[in-house]
Amino acid sequence: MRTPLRADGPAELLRRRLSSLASLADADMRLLAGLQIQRRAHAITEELVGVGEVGRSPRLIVSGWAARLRTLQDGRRQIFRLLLPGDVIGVADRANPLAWSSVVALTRVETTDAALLAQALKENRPEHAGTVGALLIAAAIEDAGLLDQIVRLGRQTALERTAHLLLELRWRLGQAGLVNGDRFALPLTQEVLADIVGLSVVHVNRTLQSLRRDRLINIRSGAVELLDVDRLVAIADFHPPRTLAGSIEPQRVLARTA
Amino acid sequence: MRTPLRADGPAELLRRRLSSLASLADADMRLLAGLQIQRRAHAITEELVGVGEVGRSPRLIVSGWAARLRTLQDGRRQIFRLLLPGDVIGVADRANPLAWSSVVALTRVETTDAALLAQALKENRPEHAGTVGALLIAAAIEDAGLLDQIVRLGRQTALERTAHLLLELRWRLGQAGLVNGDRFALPLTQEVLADIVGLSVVHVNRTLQSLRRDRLINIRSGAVELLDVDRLVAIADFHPPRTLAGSIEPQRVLARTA
DNA sequence: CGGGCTCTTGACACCCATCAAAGTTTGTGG
DNA sequence: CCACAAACTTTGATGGGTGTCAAGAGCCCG
Repeated sequence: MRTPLRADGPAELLRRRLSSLASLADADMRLLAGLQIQRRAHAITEELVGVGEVGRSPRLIVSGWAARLRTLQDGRRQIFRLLLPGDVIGVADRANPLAWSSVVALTRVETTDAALLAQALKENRPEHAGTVGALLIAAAIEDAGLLDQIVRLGRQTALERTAHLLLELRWRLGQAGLVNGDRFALPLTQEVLADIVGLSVVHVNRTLQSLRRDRLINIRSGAVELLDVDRLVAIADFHPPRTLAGSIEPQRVLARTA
Repeated sequence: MRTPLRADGPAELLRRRLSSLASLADADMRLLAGLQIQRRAHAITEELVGVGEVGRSPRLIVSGWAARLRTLQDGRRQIFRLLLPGDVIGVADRANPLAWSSVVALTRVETTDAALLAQALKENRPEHAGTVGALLIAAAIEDAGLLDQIVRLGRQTALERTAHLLLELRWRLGQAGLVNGDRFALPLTQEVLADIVGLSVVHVNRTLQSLRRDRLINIRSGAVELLDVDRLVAIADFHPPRTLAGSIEPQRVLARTA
């Protein structure tokens, strides 16, 4: 229980995630196996990417959680997106030194160098078609997540936002093989949750208790269980990214890359 | 005063916008001149892109305003981003049929075929380096705008959100040459404004009046004037995309494209 | 064992939503 | 060009959802 979030290894983790997005060939596997090197540990609250920073080497999160966020002058904080094991930083980005955001470790985080992935994307070799396709889909899902976040913050109540966030996490962690039944680790303080869903800490607390009272979730020290996914989905108007391997033909994805 | 938003022409409009993002060569100009064709008019409320739709041909907005938005089951609406003259639809998108959003005309809108731009981006010829670079920067700015929107909705008050939106519009319209001093057209109902800033119509109305009372803005039937930009910036914590032609070396942008 | 986070709870205030209705502007057809 | 309808804006009254402040309880870690 020392490092509850540790996954088996970078290659395994990424293999699980990417193969849920596109089918991977042997060459893809060999590519992913090359990701063992250059591992690095980051302490909690460490800044993985500073505001306005460019050109730091791309990295893959092996274990731990981080967040892409912005802080206002007066200290108010808004988290744009959580970064989970299997997520990648700076791989499929556009040239966007413009997006004033930073990446901060929310727990202890272990990353590994992901230059190989960025390179694969750039070279776009046919034998790595699976990897490239999957990375592009992952990027598209990331974009969709930002839109979800906008809807949550703009038009949903505290209860809806919270339910929606939990469902999103269940889905994303599920892709990385980090969900057991409907239980998963949630190594976030309520203050962090508040900075995601745009509420105060106190109200996050009350919202979680309301969900607990209604037997929708079970939450305790670093882990959650979703007790009634259907009702949560109804509450949150949740739609998972429609991407379950094959719903998009790899050809189309590649065509757009060329 | 029949069509207050009409700009001089697609080529002129784009030239102004793109040349504020990167320097354009003669070949770029010739490319942009080819955009006259295939013009089309869209009635107000017409859906330019349906939810989940893919592969419609890319278009450039020549005149009028549109919005990328999502509607919840129960009718609540959230606008992700306004699309203004000089904005482009479906040009620099990733493969993202995943982002469940649609594009709707908020006024009468005139578009023109932008396949040439998408093609230039794909081919990435050296002689069109300016166009390609500018389109990429525009896409990055678009991304940054989504992050701004998240901060607005998650962590800012009604007053701050509204001020921020007006400043964003001033900046974006300025790029397209559609701002006079600090006056610009704002052909939106308060209901639409509400769907952008995540408030009720009534409260948008009160917020605008508060801004007017404080002599920060002057707003009347389809147009606004920002009376005190500095104070508005202070209220909204507004930071324009740091992209004023040259702040980013074209080389870097291109390097990332290759 | 103590000190600091984090979580929890209560009281209270305020921002914003909702409901309702009156003005005002816009658009349209006669 | 007028008249009317529809859409939009404005205003008031009221209520509810969240924020803020404060204090206590639980927990983790040194």
